[in-house]
Amino acid sequence: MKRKITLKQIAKELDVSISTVSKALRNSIEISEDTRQKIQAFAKLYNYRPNNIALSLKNRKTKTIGIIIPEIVHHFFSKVITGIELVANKRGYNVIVGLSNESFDKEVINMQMLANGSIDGFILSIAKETLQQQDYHHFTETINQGMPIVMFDRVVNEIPCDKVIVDDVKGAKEAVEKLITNGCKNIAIITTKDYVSVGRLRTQGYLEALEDHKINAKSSLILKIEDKLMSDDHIDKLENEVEQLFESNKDIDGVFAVNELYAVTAIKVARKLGLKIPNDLQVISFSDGVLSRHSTPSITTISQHGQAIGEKAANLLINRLEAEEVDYDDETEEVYETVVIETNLTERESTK
Amino acid sequence: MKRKITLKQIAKELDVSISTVSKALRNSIEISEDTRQKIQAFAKLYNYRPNNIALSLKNRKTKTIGIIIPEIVHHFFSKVITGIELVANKRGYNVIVGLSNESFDKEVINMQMLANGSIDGFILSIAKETLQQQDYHHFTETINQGMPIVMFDRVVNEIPCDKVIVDDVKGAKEAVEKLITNGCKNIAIITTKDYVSVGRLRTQGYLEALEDHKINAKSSLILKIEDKLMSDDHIDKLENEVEQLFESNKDIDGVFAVNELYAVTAIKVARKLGLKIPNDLQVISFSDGVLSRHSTPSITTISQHGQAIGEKAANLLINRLEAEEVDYDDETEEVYETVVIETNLTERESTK
DNA sequence: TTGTAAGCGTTATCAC
DNA sequence: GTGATAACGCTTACAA
Repeated sequence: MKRKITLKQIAKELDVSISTVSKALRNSIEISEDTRQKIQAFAKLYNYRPNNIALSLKNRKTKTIGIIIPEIVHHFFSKVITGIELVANKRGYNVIVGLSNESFDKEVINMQMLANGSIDGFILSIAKETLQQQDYHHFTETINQGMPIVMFDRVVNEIPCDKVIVDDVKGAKEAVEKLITNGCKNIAIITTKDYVSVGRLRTQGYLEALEDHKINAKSSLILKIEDKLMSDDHIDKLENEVEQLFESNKDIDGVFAVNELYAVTAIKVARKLGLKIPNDLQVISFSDGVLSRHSTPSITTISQHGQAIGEKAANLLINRLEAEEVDYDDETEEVYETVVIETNLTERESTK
Repeated sequence: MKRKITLKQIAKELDVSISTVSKALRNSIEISEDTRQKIQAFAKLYNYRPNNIALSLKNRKTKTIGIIIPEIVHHFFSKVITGIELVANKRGYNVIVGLSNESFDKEVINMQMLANGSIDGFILSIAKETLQQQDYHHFTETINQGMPIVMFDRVVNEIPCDKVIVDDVKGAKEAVEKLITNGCKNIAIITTKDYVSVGRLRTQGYLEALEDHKINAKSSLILKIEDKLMSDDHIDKLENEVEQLFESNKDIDGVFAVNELYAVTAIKVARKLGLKIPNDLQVISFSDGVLSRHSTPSITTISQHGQAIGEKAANLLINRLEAEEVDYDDETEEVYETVVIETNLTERESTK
């Protein structure tokens, strides 16, 4: 078992100085053709690779990006990671992942672990608990320490950083308009509590669409789910709530769900109650994943393009990281970007 | 914007030496109560945290685990990551993720990027392309350099490392036996090409189950899919192949699918052909995710417990990492463990 | 009780 | 053309 070889060892073996080896390997013209060749050959033989950690310490940058997301077992988030990883790798960065599990404490701890030198910047989506408590000091702190953050999907305006979001209001509006156009008269929405920004905005889009078409919103048709994490218990609870919704509103003929799981649940419950889809009930969902595509009936969706979001976020972050190097942290007023990724409607079997 | 504070700065501010600061912060009894208090207060005020990179360099270990998986947009793999992250965090480790995208080259490059000091060990599942080419030099090399690897799910025996697998043969057998017990006479299998070990083993389990029940296996009932990555094109192709299978074997009354997607596809195609589930056709799938649980009909599965696999893999790796510290790399014959995680049958609507 | 110095692996500056 | 030295931030013998 040969341990990884270092400059020092090469230097000793070849009886030259460390700096000579370093220069030779970086092809410095300072070094004679001869020694260069010799050193490079030796290094190749022993499969020398510079130690990343040493480089990170020296350069005060790690070339790695920290990702903090609420959970990873979720198509949207894993798509985003795929996108981030794609451009990160292309641009020479690694990706280190922390999961907050929707918990404020875990989010804080994870960020602290990574912020102490392990990474150059964050890409993150905020935990529900954090959104609820509205305690964002850990974000402002890391930003104040000069570590840039890019937020995506679940963002909060007051934090000065780049953001990548989808136009939730517009997407929701489009979905509901589709239902209206398709003849739905009593459209329910299954959404999250308002402190989750995407839920709130999609609810807003729903309301706006109704208003635009002079339809009165009925509060009984608006079901706001309290969901922390989707455990089995929560799923049972979800089903009950949805069943309640249908039972007390027999005339529902359209459902707009803010995520796939809600949509699938709505369909399941509706079927149990004997409703035919899409004839008796049409369903559209905001979505990110396989569920809508592969379930039967497949579900018409407003798709979020998670991978595109990830790619954009990574590019924003890396651009900022590499820009910092140039302008010697002068006190120019930093200006942050909020990029909106377009959604689009994919029609499948759950609508007419 | 205050940059992260260092020992050096604290030392200067308080007019003591760096080592005094270091010791004071680590609560060394060498330092007088007085200065200790003073230094700790100051450090707290400025929110001092030791720089991870410097620690990694000093300690020659990073306390981070490298994960290399084929893809992340996949419930099984993201569950595994969840499991790894859970125990890694609990034991003070971080997790850095690289995706091979099923490509040999990306797997090699990703491992090289990480092996140069960024991590202490790997947890990985082998890319299909690598399995196909049977080129495992990158694994043996990193192991030879003293960096431990734990493989899971897609493993290869000749590599000396710990492994975490499910008992694919047994699980498959159980699935097929269930179908037989439920009265199926013509059971088809939808599996992968044989170079994917899990596919091969599950196929083997299928064959064994048939044999045990004195049923002759028919090659026309064995559909081996060539899948690299599930792009849209591949999915269309998959549907065609499955349709072919049903068309040319009208008497199929049971399907054992080695993964969810194949199962969902089988159901979709079967319905298109007018088959009722589970009356005309029963389906069981190896599985990892939401699809089987939330699709309609929900699918009876052999579940893989991805999270448990991840937890076990992380524990094996960290145990090995922390054991190494003790036995001063003496040449004791290393002995590696292969842990088998039990599967279990979850009955849902796709079987009687 | 406090400080000095070496070392982790690298690169950059400057001297020879 | 080559080498010594300092520095990145930290810990830890060893001195003082």
